[in-house]
Amino acid sequence: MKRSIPTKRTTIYDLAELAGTSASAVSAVLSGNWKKRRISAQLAEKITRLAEEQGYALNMQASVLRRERSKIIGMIVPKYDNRYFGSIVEQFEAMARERGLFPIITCTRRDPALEIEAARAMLSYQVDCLIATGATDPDRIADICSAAGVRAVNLDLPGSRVPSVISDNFAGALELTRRVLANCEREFGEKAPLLFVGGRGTDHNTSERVRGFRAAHAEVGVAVDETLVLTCGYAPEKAENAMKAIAEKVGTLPRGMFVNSTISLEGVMRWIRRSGHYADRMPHLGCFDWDPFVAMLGDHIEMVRQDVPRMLDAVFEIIDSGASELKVIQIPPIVEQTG
Amino acid sequence: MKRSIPTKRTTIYDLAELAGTSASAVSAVLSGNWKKRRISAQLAEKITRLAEEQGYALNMQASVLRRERSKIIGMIVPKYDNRYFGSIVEQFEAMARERGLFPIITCTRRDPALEIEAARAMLSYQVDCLIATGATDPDRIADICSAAGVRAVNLDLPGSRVPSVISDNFAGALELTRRVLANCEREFGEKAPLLFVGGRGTDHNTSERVRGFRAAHAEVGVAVDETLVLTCGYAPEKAENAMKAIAEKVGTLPRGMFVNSTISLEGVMRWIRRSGHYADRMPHLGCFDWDPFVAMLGDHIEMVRQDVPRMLDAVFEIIDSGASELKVIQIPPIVEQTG
DNA sequence: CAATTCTGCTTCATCGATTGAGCAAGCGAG
DNA sequence: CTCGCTTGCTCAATCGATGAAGCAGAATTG
Repeated sequence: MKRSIPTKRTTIYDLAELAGTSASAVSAVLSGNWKKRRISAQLAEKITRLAEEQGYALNMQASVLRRERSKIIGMIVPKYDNRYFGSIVEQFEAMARERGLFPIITCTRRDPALEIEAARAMLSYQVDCLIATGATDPDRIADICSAAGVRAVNLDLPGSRVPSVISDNFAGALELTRRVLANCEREFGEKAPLLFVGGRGTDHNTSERVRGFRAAHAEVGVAVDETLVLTCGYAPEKAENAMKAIAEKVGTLPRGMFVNSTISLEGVMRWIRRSGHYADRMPHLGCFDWDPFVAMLGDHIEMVRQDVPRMLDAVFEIIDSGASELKVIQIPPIVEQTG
Repeated sequence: MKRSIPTKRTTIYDLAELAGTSASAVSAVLSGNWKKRRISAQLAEKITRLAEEQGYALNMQASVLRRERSKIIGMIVPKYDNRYFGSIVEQFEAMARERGLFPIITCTRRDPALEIEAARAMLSYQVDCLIATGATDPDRIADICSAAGVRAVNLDLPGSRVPSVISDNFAGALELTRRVLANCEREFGEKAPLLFVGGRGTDHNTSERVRGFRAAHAEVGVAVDETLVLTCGYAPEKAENAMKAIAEKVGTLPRGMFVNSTISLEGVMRWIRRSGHYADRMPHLGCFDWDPFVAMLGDHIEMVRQDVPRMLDAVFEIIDSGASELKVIQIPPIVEQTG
């Protein structure tokens, strides 16, 4: 039976009338604290049954309006196009639900203006807490939250106003670079500086990874070639263009490189195939981030996988404990087995 | 200046007091229909300025409670671990925002119970419309929505209660199978039935793809080997186990196969590498779904990419037009160039 | 048997925004 | 000068759920 006029939703008043009781009794029963409110088990059962029969669903807007806390938790995330952010979002949702929180997520496409707009929208929806993942300006978001009295946590990229949970980018990049350098030396018998490509020079993660990159070079006594550090942005096209430009500039490229995220790797690989530059022999690659198909691309690629479960455990520990000491928690990433 | 007591949020009443006017004037100004409500430009400007200064943010819970429509649009999605669903979600968010709608998304991890729970939760938050993407039981969701007077649309997997937008799975699978058959014949000089692996035998997409698979075999006069149709589920582990089992059972596997989604391909590739079964020569693969790194895995893989932009255009056309004729819109997928 | 406590409810204000109805002042027409 | 219209607002009800306060009647106590 279809109605063109949208079926009016059942409210606690409807149920109250049907049960011959008051709305507040219905509310008490359905919100589970009928013992506290001294409602008889008999009436409780009757109301519960009626609610079931009538297909009653709580109006959260009304409920949240009245309550002190909304139990809504927000997250902003840059993209959904890679395994890293995908697993962050999936895990976040699961953990939020476990805690009886309602997760809302917004993808900002790495657009700073959209980030701010999204944060404001979430505050309008009365989130109790906001996780800013990979935000370009985490402090701006933290300020907006603070003005509204809402807790915030940074994930992936750190800020200076609220606690942050990030990967240990330095350690991960150090180890990754070591491996690529070793692979190159093993195969080509020479110690030579690697190429670094991808990421934004201004973001904390990229600069820490560059630091790890430098440290690994220093360990083996190789000087980093500064013209080969290409922090051109994350997008595949940007990485592709950067490769093209550097190849034109320097003629011969190193036999090993550090790629800052799978998404940049996409562009790098595309360039390699299109240009035919490494047609004789594939270079040794190190990719900061993991993807199952990248792992199958060959034994010339090393990967570092960020430890998403541990990162989100840390995030929720901060949230659950209500802690707000200004600290940056660094989670060691996992160096993947090759092959 | 940090306060332990959360800063009380500014309301229209606060602004009214500051402006020496009434809350209703403030509401009229801030909701943009002050002309209709005959508020002077002068007062409007004053209120706007004050709102700015005080960092006023609308309380959506209150606003939605009062309004007829919430302008919230929900989507449930099975997973975030592949490009297909990732781009669906990203595009959905962007298109929703373009229309002044607030998107909320929930990932159900292919769990039927969670699907229902998620749908109910969204209704509690008063969504105006719900998109059920890849739902195991779309009709159940449609019924729940219908009871609440909420519009629903199916995406990716069709249902029988509300309009659906899906890929033309038959055509896509037909073309994909043709190509794999042709590739096999070219390389091995023989016409032989392919293996089909991945997906659920009960879902519409998988059965349509199997139908396309059969049709392509029929075209070249090859009989499908029924023991080689393995609709074992989507998860990588399931595909991996299915491969293992069939290899043990039949000894030698076909030199070509149809893999139903990148996520199943992950398991298939893993098995191929671990078992060493195709160590001499990689089989020709056809993958229903696209991934940039899969495309780089070699020239032995053909892919079909579902046309997400067109699919979402169709979804929003249904939503925008308010149409609710019971139809299934099939969008042709894109056969990717190999190499 | 009166006083007190306990049980099982109901009443009502409240959360913040929206909106139909209404009111007072100003202004022009007759 | 008065009637009627316009302008520019205010009032108050409303959305649905919540919970403090309160109120009968039953049960217990001294």
